[in-house]
Amino acid sequence: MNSGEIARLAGVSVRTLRHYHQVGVLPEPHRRGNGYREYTVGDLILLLRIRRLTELGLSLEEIPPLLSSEESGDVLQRLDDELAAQIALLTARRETIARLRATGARPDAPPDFAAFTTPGVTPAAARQDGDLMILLHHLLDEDGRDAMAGYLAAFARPGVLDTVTDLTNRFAALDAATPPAEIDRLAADALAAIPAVGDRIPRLDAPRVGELFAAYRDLAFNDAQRAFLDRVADGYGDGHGDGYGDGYGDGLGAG
Amino acid sequence: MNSGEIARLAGVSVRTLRHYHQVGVLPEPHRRGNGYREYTVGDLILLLRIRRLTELGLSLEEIPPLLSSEESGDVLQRLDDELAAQIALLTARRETIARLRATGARPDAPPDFAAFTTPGVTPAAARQDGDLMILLHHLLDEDGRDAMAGYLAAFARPGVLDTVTDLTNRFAALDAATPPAEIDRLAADALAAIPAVGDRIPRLDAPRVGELFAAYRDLAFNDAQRAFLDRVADGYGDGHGDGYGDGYGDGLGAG
DNA sequence: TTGCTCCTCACGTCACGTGAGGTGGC
DNA sequence: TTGCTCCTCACGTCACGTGAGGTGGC
Repeated sequence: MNSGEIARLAGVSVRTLRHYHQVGVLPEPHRRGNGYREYTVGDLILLLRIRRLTELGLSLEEIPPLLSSEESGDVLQRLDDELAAQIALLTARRETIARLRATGARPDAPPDFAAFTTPGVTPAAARQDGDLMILLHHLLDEDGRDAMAGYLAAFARPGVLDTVTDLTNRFAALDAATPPAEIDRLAADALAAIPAVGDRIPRLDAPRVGELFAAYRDLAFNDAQRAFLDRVADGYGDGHGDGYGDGYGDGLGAG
Repeated sequence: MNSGEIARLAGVSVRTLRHYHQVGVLPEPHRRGNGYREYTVGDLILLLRIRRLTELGLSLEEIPPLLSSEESGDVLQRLDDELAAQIALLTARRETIARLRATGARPDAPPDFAAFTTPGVTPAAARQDGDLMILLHHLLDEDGRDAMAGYLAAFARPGVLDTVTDLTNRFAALDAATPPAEIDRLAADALAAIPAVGDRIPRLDAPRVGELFAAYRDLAFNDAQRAFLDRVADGYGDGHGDGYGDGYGDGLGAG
């Protein structure tokens, strides 16, 4: 058989044949006078064996010992374990995707925090909000995430959601043209609303959180918004914020 | 933040950062006087977003549009379909592996034909047998495989198995030193045993099967073995073999 | 003569890992 | 002065795909 014929019979490309020769899983066959390779049924069977093994998920490097020796050892056990692990990974991805699709959240959102979405919020505010959630989710540990998820879930309570949406949009609208009185009113309204969204606000005491939140505040918000955040942090007092009160305020203001 | 710090915070390597710069998913940050990169919280968030998307299974190429636009479109749906397909593939592999492990067959065996294994057969004969099964399985279509699987399953019947094992070992032992009388006896015994292993022997009329079997016969068997196969093919008559009777004989002789 | 097959390089893929070789910062 | 960090190339990975450029075979 020529290259083309054995390739067709085995259902592989000629390039695949060449590759198998190069890496040594399939020996180079005899050449005819014109340089053409001349394959035998033995080569075809060997090729089919190699294909069966690659289709099980084995690498070409793992194959030669399996072709020659009588004992396959624990290869199948090992392969099965690997496959189980891969399937578990892919299944976890599907679960994440299912949760994202159920909440309609953006694809890069942490689904743990996505139960809470405010449909009435401006796109820009929603984006900042989502960004902060991603940062927070990554920095927190299990406990911190659970606490935060519970806190955000409280926002979704009927009645509360409208208030939060309103506060968020008013926050997003703050800029240099905003009269100081509106900042005061917004701060007062925000502080008044806080008891409604949950009795206990989670402590975000993971390392770096406060510092990074402060940096985000300086990066993403304007003077009016920062003034509001300071006002809210002050209104809170030290009992909660504990050193990163302003970073904390960010989460509130944008969330 | 320096490269090392943002990398540590995000849980990626510095090389990964560089790669993201190269392909353009993550913009190059400002450089300090000494050439060091200076990252911001904004970069960290962007990096975390990219990571979340890659961990969902998206390629780096697919990511930029998702980072900028409001609409994620049907990306999640598409991803989910891909993941489902991958999981189906891996699950099929696991099933193949489970069947192989259940029968104790070699890892490159077609499990369809692996229900039949003759434990008492010499390693060399078992290897030839397995090789032929691989070739056959690949060349046959669904119907052919089913017929062959049923035929082989008949070998596993109590009492029959011992006979087949005995015939196979006697076939494997044939060589130049074998007295012609033993070839005659073996052929007679084989023909006598055939009705016991199944009332209908499957027709292997897939294209190329006869030809390739004949080639295998010439390649893998010695003169005495070929003489036996001819004898069996003749004994069969034309009703079954139909042009590739000798190739057929191979399957029998080695199986 | 034309179309098909075969041949040998050799670069491209994808998301980085891994040195090599050199220079600031504490 | 020493160790740590940062920098820029640049090759390697894995299983081939895909031309490029040239030569036999019917």
